[in-house]
Amino acid sequence: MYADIIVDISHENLDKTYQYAVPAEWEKKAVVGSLVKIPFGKGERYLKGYIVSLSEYPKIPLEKIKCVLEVVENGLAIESQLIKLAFWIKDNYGATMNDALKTVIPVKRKVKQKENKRIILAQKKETAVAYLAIYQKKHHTAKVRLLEALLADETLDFEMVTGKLNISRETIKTLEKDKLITVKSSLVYRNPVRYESKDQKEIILNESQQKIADCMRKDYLEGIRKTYYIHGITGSGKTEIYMDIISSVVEQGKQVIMLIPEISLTYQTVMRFYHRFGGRVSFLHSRLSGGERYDQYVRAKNGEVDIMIGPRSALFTPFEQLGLIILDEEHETSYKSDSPPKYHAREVAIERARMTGSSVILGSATPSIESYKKALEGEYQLFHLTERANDAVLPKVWVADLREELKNKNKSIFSRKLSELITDRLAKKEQIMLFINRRGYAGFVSCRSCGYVMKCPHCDVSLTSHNNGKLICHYCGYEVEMVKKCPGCGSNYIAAFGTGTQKVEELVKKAFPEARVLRMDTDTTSKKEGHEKILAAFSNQEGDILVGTQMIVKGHDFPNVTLVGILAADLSLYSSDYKAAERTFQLLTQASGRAGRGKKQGEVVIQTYNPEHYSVITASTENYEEFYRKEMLFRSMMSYPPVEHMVAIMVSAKEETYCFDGARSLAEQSKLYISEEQGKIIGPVKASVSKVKDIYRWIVYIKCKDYEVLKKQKDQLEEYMQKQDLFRNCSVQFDFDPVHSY
DNA sequence: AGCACGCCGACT
DNA sequence: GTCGGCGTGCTC
Repeated sequence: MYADIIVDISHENLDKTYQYAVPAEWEKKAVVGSLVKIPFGKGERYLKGYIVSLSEYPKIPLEKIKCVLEVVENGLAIESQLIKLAFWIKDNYGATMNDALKTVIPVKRKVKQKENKRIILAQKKETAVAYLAIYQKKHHTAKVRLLEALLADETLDFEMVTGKLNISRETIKTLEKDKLITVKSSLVYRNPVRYESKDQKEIILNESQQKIADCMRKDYLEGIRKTYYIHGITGSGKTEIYMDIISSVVEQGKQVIMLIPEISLTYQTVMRFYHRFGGRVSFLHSRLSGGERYDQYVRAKNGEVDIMIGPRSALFTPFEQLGLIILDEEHETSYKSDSPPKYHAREVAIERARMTGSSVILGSATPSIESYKKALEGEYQLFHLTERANDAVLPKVWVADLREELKNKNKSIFSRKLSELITDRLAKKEQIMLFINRRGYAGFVSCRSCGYVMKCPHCDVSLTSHNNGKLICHYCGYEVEMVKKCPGCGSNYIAAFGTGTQKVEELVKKAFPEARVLRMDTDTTSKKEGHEKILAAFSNQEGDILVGTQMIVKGHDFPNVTLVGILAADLSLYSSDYKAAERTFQLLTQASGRAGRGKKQGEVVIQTYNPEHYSVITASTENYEEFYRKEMLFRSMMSYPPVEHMVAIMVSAKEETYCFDGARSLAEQSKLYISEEQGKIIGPVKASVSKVKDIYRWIVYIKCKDYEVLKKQKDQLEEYMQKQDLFRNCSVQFDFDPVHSY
């Protein structure tokens, strides 16, 4: 037996695997993730390593392969645990082990050393000058260079010395041995959050919150580990329950990972946890630099923190004493990775919990259909919170039928009800949030005379018009000036249709000139801290109306917001994938949930062309159960997940013919393995966005009741692809139970 | 990271 | 010639 082993050295040159032979006596113990002792390099040098994969045959000439010396039994080593998890991910979602490893263990970054390692002159200047003379005489050029630099500046950056001065590590080492210099690595961690101590507010749970927390605590103390689901309506105070149970788990000497969608990791959230748990809590977010990120990793590994809060990637925090994983807003699609390995954080969390004997808590006001199904079937223990905390009441919801508005000659983007309420709130000095599911100024640009649509030359999508007079592709960033004449027929009837955030902002300013309007979308928040600034401004009452995309509906708490307007509820309904209704329901519910968080009751206006659609009706009364029933009916009728499982196989290539041929041969190959009773093979079909950045994409879908069959199918197809030359020209990605359409 | 190899100038 | 510093490249 042979094993691919990753050497336990934090250096990028060694960031790959080496194959070793496993002697028969160790074969039983050698599994993926095992810690092994191996000879490495020339001479008597022994290192620790981890088994990353096992195989029957050698990949390189036999004479080069050395033997594993020992398989060390060490169940606790965190690397071993994470490598096992990587293996599970690879196995479950179809990716290379390399990709899986990279998601699980952060890439060792140079940035770390840059900040840490410094070279300091260890002797008096006179001594150094004396040595310098000796070296000059001896023509030790490298030493001379270094000493001269050090005489000018007593401490130097390690990177600068090896790089700019071109001095090898060997030279530095000899000088260090001669006690002329010292190499110091400072252990100062960059802490991303400034700690402000404030009086800790005593948090008192209400009766229903307390009941849930007590139940979970009792289980935990009795050693029962399972997965819980807290389904609590918007504003019901799930976070307080999390905090309560976290403190119990931490008291037991265990560690906690709390996952949240990136977007809701705001200053508010951070401070809440900081005040409760102080320095024992740490945060990961996209704004952290590589070095900061690495520090967090090291701190966690050294047991300096007990609680890690962050997005999907925080799931791989190297806690040795993990006791609990929480996934807040479980329905969020950002929990599913969009690059390989396309894992779902919820499933990986449950697997990591199983491997480490931890519990999992999932929570949301709008559970994903697949999770709720599992909860109802008893796989997760289900709790409900049916009332808002702090005596807040659910908002009053109005559904405005846009077809009626049109009949009544109202061509503005505001229904009469919404305008009326906006005027009312502006008078009362209360705040308003307006939600539109599209950024930019308007939607597509097309010609009314010939129907020509402006498209991105590199992607198969229409360009979005922005009010700086540019047309932008939201897939690749391609930009072009707005055209005056139709490129198709030359007429002047070319114009933008549809409404985006920028246009809404403009129209609001026109209709309500006295209102102060803030806008928040990816265009305004891409700058550093842009996000926080806008939210802070709105929170400080520096604006009356906040216009934005999805990002404004996620978990923000503005007590003075008493009106929420959803301008076009249907936009998400029209997308062609099977999750459209679910997403619409979630969006509407979460958006409505922003209203009336404080003492005053809120109101919500949902504008739609489909007032009778079940996702609109159930969202308007926040009736999740009813929505679930209706949606499950649809899913079982169409054999969509979670009723059946589905894998999307995406074949992409520079040439469309390669792409199509590849997809077709995969579909045909699949038919050989999967019988008609077992599952359905759909396609190949062109992806709905059939070209992105000049790469064409075709899709094959396979639906099947049994997930294992799909996994096996993936393995078989991968084997098949290795043998076919055709697949050298295209790349193939598997996506199990996709959350987006292709 | 650590080690050996090969190059090159300097000293005997 | 030989010795030792210095840069480079490899490690299954």
